[in-house]
Amino acid sequence: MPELPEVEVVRAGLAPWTTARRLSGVQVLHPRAVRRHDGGAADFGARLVGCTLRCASRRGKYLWFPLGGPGTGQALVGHLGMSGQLLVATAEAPAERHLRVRLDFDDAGPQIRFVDQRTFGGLAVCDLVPDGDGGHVPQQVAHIARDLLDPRFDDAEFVRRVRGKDVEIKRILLDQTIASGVGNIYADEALWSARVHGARPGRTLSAAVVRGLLGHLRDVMAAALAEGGTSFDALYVDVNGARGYFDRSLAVYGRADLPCPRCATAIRRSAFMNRSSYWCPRCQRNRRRDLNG
DNA sequence: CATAGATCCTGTATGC
DNA sequence: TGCATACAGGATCTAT
Repeated sequence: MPELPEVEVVRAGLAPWTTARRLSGVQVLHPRAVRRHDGGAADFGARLVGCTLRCASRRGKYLWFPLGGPGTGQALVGHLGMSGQLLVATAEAPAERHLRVRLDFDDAGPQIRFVDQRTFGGLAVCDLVPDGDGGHVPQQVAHIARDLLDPRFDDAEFVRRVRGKDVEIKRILLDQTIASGVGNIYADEALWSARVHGARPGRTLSAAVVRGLLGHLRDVMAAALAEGGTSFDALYVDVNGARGYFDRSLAVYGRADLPCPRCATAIRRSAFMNRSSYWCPRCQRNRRRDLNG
Protein backbone atom coordinates (compact mmCIF):
# COMPACT_ATOMS: atom_id res chain seq x y z
CA MET A 1 0.00 0.00 0.00
CA PRO A 2 2.54 2.58 0.97
CA GLU A 3 4.32 4.41 -1.79
CA LEU A 4 7.46 6.49 -1.51
CA PRO A 5 6.06 9.31 0.68
CA GLU A 6 4.52 6.90 3.17
CA VAL A 7 7.68 4.82 3.37
CA GLU A 8 9.76 7.95 3.87
CA VAL A 9 7.47 8.99 6.73
CA VAL A 10 8.06 5.58 8.28
CA ARG A 11 11.84 5.81 7.75
CA ALA A 12 12.06 9.23 9.33
CA GLY A 13 9.83 8.14 12.20
CA LEU A 14 11.92 5.03 12.86
CA ALA A 15 15.34 6.69 12.64
CA PRO A 16 15.46 7.97 16.24
CA TRP A 17 14.22 4.63 17.57
CA THR A 18 16.68 2.47 15.66
CA THR A 19 19.92 4.37 15.10
CA ALA A 20 22.80 3.20 17.28
CA ARG A 21 20.65 0.66 19.17
CA ARG A 22 21.79 -2.94 19.64
CA LEU A 23 19.43 -5.84 19.05
CA SER A 24 19.06 -8.28 21.95
CA GLY A 25 16.22 -10.48 20.75
CA VAL A 26 14.25 -11.32 17.62
CA GLN A 27 10.95 -13.14 17.57
CA VAL A 28 9.47 -14.29 14.25
CA LEU A 29 5.77 -15.08 14.69
CA HIS A 30 5.00 -15.89 11.05
CA PRO A 31 7.56 -17.57 8.75
CA ARG A 32 6.15 -15.86 5.66
CA ALA A 33 7.29 -12.50 7.02
CA VAL A 34 10.93 -13.57 6.53
CA ARG A 35 10.47 -15.70 3.38
CA ARG A 36 12.93 -13.54 1.47
CA HIS A 37 15.63 -14.20 4.02
CA ASP A 38 17.98 -16.98 2.94
CA GLY A 39 18.20 -19.41 5.82
CA GLY A 40 14.81 -19.13 7.47
CA ALA A 41 13.52 -17.60 10.67
CA ALA A 42 16.13 -19.03 13.03
CA ASP A 43 19.00 -17.75 10.89
CA PHE A 44 17.30 -14.37 10.55
CA GLY A 45 17.26 -13.93 14.32
CA ALA A 46 20.74 -15.34 14.79
CA ARG A 47 22.24 -12.87 12.34
CA LEU A 48 20.61 -9.89 14.04
CA VAL A 49 21.12 -10.47 17.74
CA GLY A 50 24.14 -8.55 18.96
CA CYS A 51 24.18 -6.22 15.94
CA THR A 52 23.74 -2.47 16.05
CA LEU A 53 21.43 -0.67 13.64
CA ARG A 54 23.56 2.13 12.25
CA CYS A 55 20.95 4.30 10.51
CA ALA A 56 17.61 4.14 8.68
CA SER A 57 17.90 4.22 4.87
CA ARG A 58 15.46 4.04 2.00
CA ARG A 59 15.29 3.66 -1.77
CA GLY A 60 11.85 3.75 -3.34
CA LYS A 61 9.63 1.59 -1.18
CA TYR A 62 12.46 -0.38 0.44
CA LEU A 63 13.80 0.40 3.89
CA TRP A 64 17.03 -0.86 5.36
CA PHE A 65 19.24 -0.58 8.40
CA PRO A 66 22.98 -1.21 7.89
CA LEU A 67 24.33 -3.42 10.67
CA GLY A 68 27.27 -2.79 12.95
CA GLY A 69 29.07 -5.37 15.08
CA PRO A 70 28.98 -9.04 13.99
CA GLY A 71 26.77 -8.24 10.97
CA THR A 72 28.95 -5.47 9.55
CA GLY A 73 28.63 -5.45 5.77
CA GLN A 74 25.03 -6.60 5.95
CA ALA A 75 21.71 -4.86 6.48
CA LEU A 76 18.27 -5.53 7.86
CA VAL A 77 15.98 -4.91 4.88
CA GLY A 78 12.25 -4.34 4.99
CA HIS A 79 9.43 -3.90 2.52
CA LEU A 80 5.92 -3.04 3.71
CA GLY A 81 4.18 -4.63 0.73
CA MET A 82 0.50 -3.75 0.69
CA SER A 83 -0.33 -3.76 4.37
CA GLY A 84 2.91 -3.75 6.37
CA GLN A 85 3.67 -1.47 9.28
CA LEU A 86 6.79 -0.92 11.37
CA LEU A 87 5.68 0.27 14.77
CA VAL A 88 7.45 1.52 17.87
CA ALA A 89 5.89 -0.09 20.91
CA THR A 90 6.75 -0.84 24.52
CA ALA A 91 7.35 -4.48 25.38
CA GLU A 92 4.22 -4.52 27.52
CA ALA A 93 1.90 -3.24 24.79
CA PRO A 94 -0.56 -5.95 23.72
CA ALA A 95 0.30 -7.86 20.55
CA GLU A 96 -1.33 -6.57 17.40
CA ARG A 97 -3.61 -8.98 15.60
CA HIS A 98 -1.18 -9.37 12.70
CA LEU A 99 2.09 -9.02 14.58
CA ARG A 100 4.70 -10.95 12.55
CA VAL A 101 8.13 -9.97 13.91
CA ARG A 102 9.26 -8.41 17.17
CA LEU A 103 12.67 -6.77 17.59
CA ASP A 104 14.02 -6.15 21.09
CA PHE A 105 17.00 -4.01 22.05
CA ASP A 106 19.44 -4.20 24.94
CA ASP A 107 18.75 -0.69 26.25
CA ALA A 108 15.28 -0.96 27.80
CA GLY A 109 13.85 1.31 25.11
CA PRO A 110 10.84 0.37 22.99
CA GLN A 111 10.55 -2.57 20.59
CA ILE A 112 10.15 -2.33 16.85
CA ARG A 113 7.28 -4.46 15.57
CA PHE A 114 6.54 -5.60 12.04
CA VAL A 115 2.79 -5.93 11.64
CA ASP A 116 1.34 -7.10 8.32
CA GLN A 117 -2.15 -8.35 7.59
CA ARG A 118 -1.64 -9.64 4.06
CA THR A 119 1.99 -10.71 4.45
CA PHE A 120 3.09 -9.36 1.09
CA GLY A 121 5.75 -7.44 2.92
CA GLY A 122 8.67 -8.86 4.84
CA LEU A 123 12.05 -8.53 6.50
CA ALA A 124 15.40 -10.07 5.63
CA VAL A 125 19.11 -9.77 6.36
CA CYS A 126 21.36 -9.58 3.33
CA ASP A 127 24.75 -8.33 2.16
CA LEU A 128 25.40 -4.73 1.25
CA VAL A 129 26.81 -4.28 -2.26
CA PRO A 130 28.36 -1.22 -3.95
CA ASP A 131 25.80 1.03 -5.64
CA GLY A 132 28.24 2.18 -8.32
CA ASP A 133 28.37 5.67 -6.89
CA GLY A 134 30.50 5.22 -3.82
CA GLY A 135 27.66 4.08 -1.58
CA HIS A 136 26.10 0.74 -0.74
CA VAL A 137 22.67 -0.84 -1.04
CA PRO A 138 21.40 -4.22 0.10
CA GLN A 139 21.74 -6.89 -2.56
CA GLN A 140 17.95 -7.29 -2.53
CA VAL A 141 17.56 -3.62 -3.44
CA ALA A 142 20.28 -3.49 -6.10
CA HIS A 143 17.86 -4.05 -9.00
CA ILE A 144 15.65 -1.13 -7.91
CA ALA A 145 16.25 2.18 -9.66
CA ARG A 146 17.00 5.33 -7.73
CA ASP A 147 13.81 7.03 -6.64
CA LEU A 148 12.39 10.26 -7.97
CA LEU A 149 13.45 12.31 -4.96
CA ASP A 150 17.04 11.02 -5.06
CA PRO A 151 19.40 13.87 -6.02
CA ARG A 152 21.31 11.42 -8.23
CA PHE A 153 18.24 10.40 -10.21
CA ASP A 154 19.09 10.73 -13.91
CA ASP A 155 16.22 12.57 -15.62
CA ALA A 156 17.61 12.22 -19.14
CA GLU A 157 18.06 8.49 -18.73
CA PHE A 158 14.48 8.18 -17.45
CA VAL A 159 13.14 10.05 -20.50
CA ARG A 160 15.20 7.87 -22.81
CA ARG A 161 14.04 4.62 -21.24
CA VAL A 162 10.36 5.59 -21.15
CA ARG A 163 10.44 6.59 -24.80
CA GLY A 164 12.14 3.35 -25.74
CA LYS A 165 9.32 1.19 -24.45
CA ASP A 166 6.24 -0.06 -26.22
CA VAL A 167 4.51 -0.53 -22.87
CA GLU A 168 1.67 1.63 -21.59
CA ILE A 169 2.97 4.54 -19.58
CA LYS A 170 1.21 3.62 -16.36
CA ARG A 171 2.90 0.24 -16.30
CA ILE A 172 6.24 1.93 -16.95
CA LEU A 173 5.66 4.23 -13.99
CA LEU A 174 5.00 1.23 -11.76
CA ASP A 175 8.17 -0.54 -12.96
CA GLN A 176 10.55 -0.05 -10.04
CA THR A 177 13.61 -0.79 -12.18
CA ILE A 178 13.05 2.40 -14.20
CA ALA A 179 12.15 4.78 -11.39
CA SER A 180 11.27 3.65 -7.89
CA GLY A 181 8.74 4.80 -5.35
CA VAL A 182 5.73 5.28 -7.62
CA GLY A 183 2.65 3.19 -6.88
CA ASN A 184 -0.92 3.04 -8.12
CA ILE A 185 -2.17 6.20 -6.43
CA TYR A 186 0.58 8.61 -7.36
CA ALA A 187 0.82 7.18 -10.87
CA ASP A 188 -2.84 8.06 -11.44
CA GLU A 189 -2.49 11.47 -9.81
CA ALA A 190 0.58 12.44 -11.84
CA LEU A 191 -0.92 11.18 -15.11
CA TRP A 192 -3.97 13.33 -14.44
CA SER A 193 -1.82 16.36 -13.62
CA ALA A 194 0.13 15.88 -16.84
CA ARG A 195 -3.05 15.19 -18.84
CA VAL A 196 -1.65 11.92 -20.10
CA HIS A 197 -3.76 8.79 -20.62
CA GLY A 198 -2.20 5.86 -18.75
CA ALA A 199 -2.69 3.48 -21.67
CA ARG A 200 -0.50 5.44 -24.06
CA PRO A 201 2.66 3.53 -24.96
CA GLY A 202 5.88 5.16 -23.78
CA ARG A 203 7.23 5.49 -27.31
CA THR A 204 4.27 7.69 -28.33
CA LEU A 205 5.12 10.35 -25.74
CA SER A 206 7.34 13.30 -26.64
CA ALA A 207 10.41 14.00 -24.54
CA ALA A 208 8.74 17.20 -23.32
CA VAL A 209 5.67 15.27 -22.14
CA VAL A 210 7.81 12.72 -20.30
CA ARG A 211 9.82 15.47 -18.64
CA GLY A 212 6.56 17.14 -17.64
CA LEU A 213 5.28 13.89 -16.20
CA LEU A 214 8.45 13.55 -14.17
CA GLY A 215 7.86 17.00 -12.73
CA HIS A 216 4.27 16.15 -11.83
CA LEU A 217 5.35 12.90 -10.19
CA ARG A 218 7.79 14.82 -8.03
CA ASP A 219 5.19 17.45 -7.18
CA VAL A 220 2.61 14.86 -6.12
CA MET A 221 5.16 12.98 -4.03
CA ALA A 222 6.51 16.11 -2.41
CA ALA A 223 3.01 17.31 -1.54
CA ALA A 224 2.16 13.94 0.00
CA LEU A 225 5.42 13.92 1.92
CA ALA A 226 4.73 17.39 3.27
CA GLU A 227 1.41 16.17 4.61
CA GLY A 228 2.79 12.99 6.14
CA GLY A 229 1.84 10.52 3.44
CA THR A 230 -1.47 9.30 2.10
CA SER A 231 -3.68 7.10 4.15
CA PHE A 232 -7.34 6.45 3.73
CA ASP A 233 -7.02 2.91 4.91
CA ALA A 234 -6.81 1.84 8.52
CA LEU A 235 -4.04 -0.56 7.50
CA TYR A 236 -1.59 2.24 7.02
CA VAL A 237 -0.34 4.07 10.05
CA ASP A 238 2.95 5.69 10.82
CA VAL A 239 5.31 4.44 13.50
CA ASN A 240 3.24 5.91 16.30
CA GLY A 241 -0.08 4.81 14.93
CA ALA A 242 -1.23 8.19 13.59
CA ARG A 243 -2.84 8.23 10.19
CA GLY A 244 -1.78 10.33 7.24
CA TYR A 245 -4.25 12.60 5.57
CA PHE A 246 -3.10 13.31 2.03
CA ASP A 247 -6.19 11.49 0.76
CA ARG A 248 -8.11 14.75 1.06
CA SER A 249 -5.93 16.14 -1.70
CA LEU A 250 -6.35 13.38 -4.27
CA ALA A 251 -7.72 14.62 -7.58
CA VAL A 252 -8.75 11.37 -9.25
CA TYR A 253 -7.76 8.33 -7.20
CA GLY A 254 -10.81 6.61 -5.72
CA ARG A 255 -13.12 9.25 -7.19
CA ALA A 256 -15.05 7.27 -9.82
CA ASP A 257 -18.12 9.17 -11.07
CA LEU A 258 -17.15 12.31 -9.14
CA PRO A 259 -16.35 15.49 -11.08
CA CYS A 260 -12.84 16.08 -12.39
CA PRO A 261 -11.43 19.00 -10.36
CA ARG A 262 -10.27 20.63 -13.60
CA CYS A 263 -13.15 20.17 -16.04
CA ALA A 264 -15.99 18.60 -14.00
CA THR A 265 -16.29 15.59 -16.32
CA ALA A 266 -17.08 12.41 -14.38
CA ILE A 267 -13.94 10.49 -13.41
CA ARG A 268 -13.75 7.00 -14.87
CA ARG A 269 -12.46 3.83 -13.30
CA SER A 270 -11.02 0.95 -15.28
CA ALA A 271 -9.35 -2.35 -14.44
CA PHE A 272 -5.58 -2.50 -14.73
CA MET A 273 -3.16 -5.13 -13.47
CA ASN A 274 -5.75 -6.59 -11.11
CA ARG A 275 -6.43 -3.21 -9.57
CA SER A 276 -7.94 0.08 -10.63
CA SER A 277 -7.01 3.13 -12.62
CA TYR A 278 -8.83 6.43 -12.26
CA TRP A 279 -8.71 9.05 -14.98
CA CYS A 280 -10.58 11.90 -16.61
CA PRO A 281 -11.88 10.97 -20.08
CA ARG A 282 -11.77 14.59 -21.17
CA CYS A 283 -8.41 15.75 -19.78
CA GLN A 284 -6.61 12.49 -20.53
CA ARG A 285 -7.25 11.42 -24.09
CA ASN A 286 -5.59 8.44 -25.64
CA ARG A 287 -4.58 10.32 -28.73
CA ARG A 288 -2.88 7.48 -30.51
CA ARG A 289 -5.92 5.28 -30.79
CA ASP A 290 -8.56 7.69 -29.57
CA LEU A 291 -9.81 5.12 -27.12
CA ASN A 292 -11.29 5.95 -23.78
CA GLY A 293 -10.47 2.71 -22.11
C1' DC B 1 14.70 -10.38 -24.71
C1' DA B 2 10.13 -7.93 -23.80
C1' DT B 3 5.49 -8.13 -22.45
C1' DA B 4 0.69 -9.21 -20.46
C1' DG B 5 -1.43 -11.69 -17.06
C1' DA B 6 -1.59 -14.49 -12.96
C1' DT B 7 -0.40 -15.08 -8.30
C1' DC B 8 0.97 -14.76 -3.34
C1' DC B 9 -2.40 -13.50 1.36
C1' DT B 10 -6.17 -11.77 4.58
C1' DG B 11 -9.61 -8.77 5.44
C1' DT B 12 -13.68 -5.60 4.48
C1' DA B 13 -17.48 -4.00 1.80
C1' DT B 14 -21.18 -4.96 -1.12
C1' DG B 15 -24.90 -7.45 -3.38
C1' DC B 16 -28.16 -11.23 -3.75
C1' DT C 1 -28.90 -13.74 8.45
C1' DG C 2 -25.72 -16.40 5.08
C1' DC C 3 -23.02 -16.72 1.25
C1' DA C 4 -20.55 -15.19 -2.91
C1' DT C 5 -17.95 -11.85 -5.14
C1' DA C 6 -15.04 -7.79 -5.81
C1' DC C 7 -11.49 -5.18 -4.23
C1' DA C 8 -7.30 -3.34 -1.57
C1' DG C 9 -1.86 1.69 -2.26
C1' DG C 10 3.07 -4.35 -4.48
C1' DA C 11 6.41 -7.32 -6.47
C1' DT C 12 7.49 -11.20 -8.98
C1' DC C 13 6.96 -15.25 -11.55
C1' DT C 14 5.26 -17.51 -15.87
C1' DA C 15 3.71 -18.25 -20.40
C1' DT C 16 3.86 -16.30 -24.92
